[in-house]
Amino acid sequence: MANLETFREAKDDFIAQWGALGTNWGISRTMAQVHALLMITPEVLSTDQVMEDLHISRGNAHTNLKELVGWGLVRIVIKKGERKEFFEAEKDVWKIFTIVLRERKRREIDPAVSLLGDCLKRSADVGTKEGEAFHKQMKELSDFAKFAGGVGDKISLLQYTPALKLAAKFLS
Amino acid sequence: MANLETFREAKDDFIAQWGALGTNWGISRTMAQVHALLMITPEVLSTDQVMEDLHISRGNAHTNLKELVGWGLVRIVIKKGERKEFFEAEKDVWKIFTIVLRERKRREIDPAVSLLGDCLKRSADVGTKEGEAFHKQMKELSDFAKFAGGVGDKISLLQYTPALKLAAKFLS
DNA sequence: ATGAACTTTCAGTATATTTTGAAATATGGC
DNA sequence: GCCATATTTCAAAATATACTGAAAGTTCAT
Repeated sequence: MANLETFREAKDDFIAQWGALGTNWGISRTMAQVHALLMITPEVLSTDQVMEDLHISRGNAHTNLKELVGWGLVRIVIKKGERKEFFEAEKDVWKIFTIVLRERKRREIDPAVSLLGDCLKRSADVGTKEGEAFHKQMKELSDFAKFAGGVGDKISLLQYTPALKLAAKFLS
Repeated sequence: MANLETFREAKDDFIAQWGALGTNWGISRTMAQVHALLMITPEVLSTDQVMEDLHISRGNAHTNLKELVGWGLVRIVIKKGERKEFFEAEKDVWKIFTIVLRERKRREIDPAVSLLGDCLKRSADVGTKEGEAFHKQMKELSDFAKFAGGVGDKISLLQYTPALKLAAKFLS
């Protein structure tokens, strides 16, 4: 039975540690913290509120909020009669997941596919032992990278249907 | 029809650019380059050969080779009558993939599961609007993270069978 | 057109990560 | 035990990344 105090602590811990995790995920600590804060806040927040809550500068808050908007993880909300922009996070975990998946594919898989395809072409018919080995490895890496990219694309198009929820039950 | 010159260039490009990609993958440029070099070299290499090929210091070569050994992506080979250690990379792409998948799950998913489970417990029965929202979000993120971890575990146990190769055909 | 409210940019600073190079430690043959 | 060879460690330097704060730019009501 948790009380208000432990809840507040849990909230702060979540933001702090989600930020630390962000590092492992290839995004900056602050971006992950801003995302964490917005995810657990039912109301929309202004840049100033984010600055104050996380103790970060205006420039930093601004840059990261806009980057999150660029990813599609955060939306801009305009309140009637107010000039300020407010921000709200996408809270549906499956949507968050597909957005992150798409971005990671774009940054991690696509450039690899392109590099490998290029090296594959340039190493055709070299006719030495080293050349053969290189070409073979490029072929296998290339095929696999395309496969992985294809899987990513297929997954990110899936809806989070009851069937998927059932699958989740068996796997978690 | 590629000649020896374009092959050599392709090899160098592969190492250089695979290193740059490593950055996006959360490993250091040098580690990715050492891995690239070993992946495309049929023979085993000594620390000195790696140093020379990549123009890096002994300490750097040593640290990264041992880290790759730690991951299981590189094996130590002892030649008869030689005191030096030699190194060879795992070249099977599916094995490489499952090793990387396991490591990423350990670094990216497991800590998140632990954090989320913790926050979930600590936010039970808070009884405010904010508390409710937080608890609900923790529950959904937690369930999803466990699901993702489970999928990762299942995949890393799969063999790269003909059936999987067929699936790859359709998806690539 | 003015000015207040708000957003954006960016040079400089701070922080974090990676690399070097040399010293310390270990190993094996004699 | 001694020497040569090889491995490991780590403090200092180099590099890469992130953050600040203030100035510049934009928007909108009057």
